[in-house]
Amino acid sequence: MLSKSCVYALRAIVYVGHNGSENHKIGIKEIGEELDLPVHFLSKILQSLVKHNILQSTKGPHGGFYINEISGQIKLLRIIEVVDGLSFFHKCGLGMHECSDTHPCPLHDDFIVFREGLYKIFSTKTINDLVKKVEDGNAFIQNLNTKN
Amino acid sequence: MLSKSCVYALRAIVYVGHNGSENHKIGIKEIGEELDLPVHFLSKILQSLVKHNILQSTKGPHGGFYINEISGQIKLLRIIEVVDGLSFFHKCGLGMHECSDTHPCPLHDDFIVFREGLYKIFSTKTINDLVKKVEDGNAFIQNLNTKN
DNA sequence: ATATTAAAAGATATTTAGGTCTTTTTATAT
DNA sequence: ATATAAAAAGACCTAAATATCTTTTAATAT
Repeated sequence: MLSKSCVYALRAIVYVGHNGSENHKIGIKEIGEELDLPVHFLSKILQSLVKHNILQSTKGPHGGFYINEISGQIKLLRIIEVVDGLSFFHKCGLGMHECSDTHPCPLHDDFIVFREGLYKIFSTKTINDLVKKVEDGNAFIQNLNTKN
Repeated sequence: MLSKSCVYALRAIVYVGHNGSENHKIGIKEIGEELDLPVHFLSKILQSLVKHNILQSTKGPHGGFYINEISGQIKLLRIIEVVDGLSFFHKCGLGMHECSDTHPCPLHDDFIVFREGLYKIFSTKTINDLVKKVEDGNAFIQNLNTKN
């Protein structure tokens, strides 16, 4: 559904939101280690988020990633848009060029219910919503059996 | 979500169910042309379905693909299983190794609604259900603007 | 039996996603 | 000013999905 790049982005940004702040920035190495993600690959993804102003970073000593007020309120859908594009939310479940109420594929009616359900979730929830869940102990972004 | 191989498989099998029968078999070329699918690639996919007894075929003159009584009643999920595997229906939406009610990712509750909703559809509907929709003119499997 | 037709099988090519490694840039503390 | 630390950028590499082309096998009609 979402590409690896995209879920890496989401987890990383939530990690940064949870563990960092403007005066305690988080290094890419820490993120990669804590979330079991390939550091350099993740680095590319976060670079792109920074360019799109979804995430903030500074270089040099005590540099790293953080999110400001505004970024925390960004909707998940925006991140998906930047990383994967939004085609999933428009595409036919059976890959037909046109699939609509007037020319539906045999799964159209069933499929759009779920596709639009997801759309709703992603276009409603913000980074901060996820961070809060993690802070309240109601959700996790780190793997359980990270065997060290 | 579903791979191209998988949606090609579904559409092709519905096409065969709709247009063919044991004494009017459908050639791979016709399927590829009518559904705008790459013939040789599709051929591989259908070969695999034949091996798994989801589709029938015979070689030689007047040979081609068809589906028998039993195949028509096969659930869509079975085709997905054979082509893509079922991992999608068990996997975390954020790609975490373990994601369950006791160790949920921040999207867990929302995501399983979607994932299990789809599971229900795919594990309930049969090939024949889709064929019927097409036969009744309530759904289509061919592209609209197939520019010829 | 033979020719023909169509799927099966095999080999190879292309594209995209995912991942690694190295060098460059820039912010900061000294 | 300089050293240092960390992200940014660039160049590759690998694996998987998708696609094409060629050869082989097997049904059928003649």
